[in-house]
Amino acid sequence: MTTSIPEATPTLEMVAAVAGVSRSTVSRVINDSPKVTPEALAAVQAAIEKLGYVPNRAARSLASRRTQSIALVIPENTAKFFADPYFATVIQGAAMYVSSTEYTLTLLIAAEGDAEKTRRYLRGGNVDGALILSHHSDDLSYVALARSLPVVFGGRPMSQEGPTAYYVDVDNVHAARDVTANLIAHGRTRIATIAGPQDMAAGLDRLEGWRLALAEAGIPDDLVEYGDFSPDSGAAAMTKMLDRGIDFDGLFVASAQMASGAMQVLRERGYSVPDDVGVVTFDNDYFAQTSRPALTTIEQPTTEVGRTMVSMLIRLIDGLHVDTITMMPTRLIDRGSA
Amino acid sequence: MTTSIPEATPTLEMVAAVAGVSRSTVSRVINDSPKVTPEALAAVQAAIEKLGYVPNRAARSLASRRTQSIALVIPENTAKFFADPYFATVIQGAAMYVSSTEYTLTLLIAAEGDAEKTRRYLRGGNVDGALILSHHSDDLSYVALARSLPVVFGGRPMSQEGPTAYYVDVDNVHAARDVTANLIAHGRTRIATIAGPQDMAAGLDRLEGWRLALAEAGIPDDLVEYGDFSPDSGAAAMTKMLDRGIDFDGLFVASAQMASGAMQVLRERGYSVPDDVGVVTFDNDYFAQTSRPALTTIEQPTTEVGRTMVSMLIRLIDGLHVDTITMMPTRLIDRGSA
DNA sequence: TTGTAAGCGTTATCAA
DNA sequence: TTGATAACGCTTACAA
Repeated sequence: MTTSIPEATPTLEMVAAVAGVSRSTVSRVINDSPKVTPEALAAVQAAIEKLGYVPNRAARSLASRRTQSIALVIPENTAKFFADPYFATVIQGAAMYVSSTEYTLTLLIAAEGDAEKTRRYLRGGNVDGALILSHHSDDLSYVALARSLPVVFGGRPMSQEGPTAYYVDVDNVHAARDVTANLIAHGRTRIATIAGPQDMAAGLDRLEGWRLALAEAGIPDDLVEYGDFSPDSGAAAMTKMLDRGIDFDGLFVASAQMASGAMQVLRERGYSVPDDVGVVTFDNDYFAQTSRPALTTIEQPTTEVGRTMVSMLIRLIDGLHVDTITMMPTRLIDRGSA
Repeated sequence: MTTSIPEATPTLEMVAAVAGVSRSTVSRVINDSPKVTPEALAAVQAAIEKLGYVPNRAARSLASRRTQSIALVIPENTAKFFADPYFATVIQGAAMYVSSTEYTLTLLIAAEGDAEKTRRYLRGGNVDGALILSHHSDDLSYVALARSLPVVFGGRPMSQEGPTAYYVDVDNVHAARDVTANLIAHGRTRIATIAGPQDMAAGLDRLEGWRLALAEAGIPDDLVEYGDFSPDSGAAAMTKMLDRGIDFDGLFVASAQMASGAMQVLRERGYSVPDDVGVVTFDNDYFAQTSRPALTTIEQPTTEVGRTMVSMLIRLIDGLHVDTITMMPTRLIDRGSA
C-alpha cells in the first residue's frame, strides 16, 4: 500500500531521516563543520548522494542572512559595452572566478532612468556585495551605496567625496605617458591626441598622461580631440582633426577601438602609418592587434582585473582587510607604429 | 529609555505595523493583488515609502516556491566568447530584457570538468528556468535537464533525441545558401568555404547551405576547410587552403570573425577582393563592417534573439503556450564583396 | 476585503 | 559531538 514518492526535491530533513541523524547534523555536514564524527559524516554523505540532495538557497540565506550572491552592476548607458573588449574580458574574468567560489553572480543592468530601482535592490539585502563596472560619472550614487554594502569598483569612480571607495585600476596616467613618450622617442614633435570621455577617470587620466609626456619634452599640448572610446567616435574625431587642417606627425589615441576608427580615416585620407604619422594607443585587444599596421599600445591585464575585483569583494564580505586601491600592472607593447 | 533602532532593514511586518494593517494585506499590495481597498493600498504604500522597504527575496521565494531568477548558462569552453560579438549581443539583449521584468539574471559558467555541478545547481530549485547559450555538442546533458526545468536554448541544440527542446535560432541553411548564391550571381565558379565547427548546429547548417547553393548551380562542393569561428582559425584555414594550392575564385566564410582572419591572409598573399576572389560571410558585426573591403554578409537580429529567449522562458515558467522553435529573420547585406 | 495561522527549508542557540 | 527548538521574512489557504 505504501508508495514511494520520488517526485519531490529532497530536503535536508529527508537526508536526515535517511542518514538516521538530526537535521542539525546534516546542516553541519553541508557547511563542513569540523564537529562531526566520521561515521555521521559518512552516513550523511551517503544519504545526500543517494537522494541527490541540493541545499535550497532561499532557505539557507533566509536563515543565515547571507545570500551567497554578488551583483555585477552595469550602468545601462554602458550596456552596449558588451561589444567593448575591455569590459567583455573584465566580466569574463569576474564570472569565471566567481564560478570557482560558493558565490553566484547576478547581472544587473542599471536602468538609466531609475538607478534608484537598482540601488534599492542592492540595499534590500538581496546580495552580499556588488561589483560596479562603470563608464560614466553617474557612479556617485553607487559610491554612497558603499556605506551599506561591500562594493568594489572597476576603475576609479568619479566621486567628489571618496575616502573609502574600493577599486581596482591601472595607472592610466603613467601608462599613457609612457606610450606617448614612445612617439617622442621616435622623433615626433607635433603630437596630437584623441582623448576619451572626460567624465570617466580613464578618459581624464590618459589625457593627463599624454600632457605629462609632452610637457617633459617641451612639446605643446594643444592638439586635442575627444571621443567616447568607440570606433565611430575615433573616426569622427580624426576626421574633425584633419578637416581643421591640424598639422601633426604623432598621435596618441586613448583606446584601441577609437584608434581603429581613426586609422581608417587616416588610410582613406592617404596618410601612411608610421611613415607620415606615428600612432600609438591604449588596450591590446583585437583592434590594436589587427590594425594595419598593428599598433604600439598599452596592455592591461583585463581578465585579472575582473578576478581581482571579485576576490577583493569576497574579502570585504568576509570582513577581512582589503587595500582600498589595487593597481594592476600594464605593459607597453612596441609594434613600431610610433 | 526607549531608543529607536533605525539600523535594521525594514520587514514586511514593520510595514504592516506602520500602515496599521495585517501582514497579509501588505503582502497583497506587494504582489499587486486586486483585492485591496484603496485606503489600505494607500496606507501600505505610504508605509513602504516611509520605511524604504524592499521585500526580501530569500523569504519570498522560500514561501512562494519561486525564485524569480533565471540562469544564463555558458559552457566554459565557450566562455571566451565574451569576445565574440554574436554572443556578447545576445547576452546583452537577454540581460536588458530581464531587467525590465521581475526576474533576475544569474550568470553561470559551466565548468567543463563538472557540468554536473551546474546541473545540480539548476535542478536544485535555485532558479525558475535556464537559458543555455551553447557552443558545442555537450548540450546533450542540458537537453535532458529540460525535463525538470523550463529551458530555452540559443541556437538549435545538438541532441540525439530532441522532441521538446525549446530554442530560438535563425535559418542558417537558408541564409548561407542565399549569400553563397550571391557569389554565384557574380559569376564565381570555383567556390570554397571556410566552415565552422561541425559539432555545432550553426557550423553544420551553414556548410549545408553552401552545399545547397553550389548544387543548385551545378558547381562541385569539394573545397572545404574548417575553423572554430575565431579570427585565428579563419586565418589558419585560409593559409592551409592556399598552401594546398587550391584554386578558387569565390569564398564563403561561415563567420565574420573567421573572415577577418582569412582576409588578412588573402591580403598578405597578394589577393585582391573582390577582383581576384569574391568573399562573403555570416554576421554583420564589426568584423564584417570594417574589413577591407567591407563584406557582403548575413545579418542576424542578435539582440532580439536574446530578448526572445527570455520572453519564451518566462512564458514557459508561467505555464503558457510556447512554440518549440522560434526562427528569427536574417537579412542579406550586399556590399559588393562577392 | 481582511486577518489568522501554518508553513517554506535552512541555520543557530542552547542543552544534553 | 549531537539534537530540540526557535527563528529567518514572506506567502497562502482558510476563516471571518
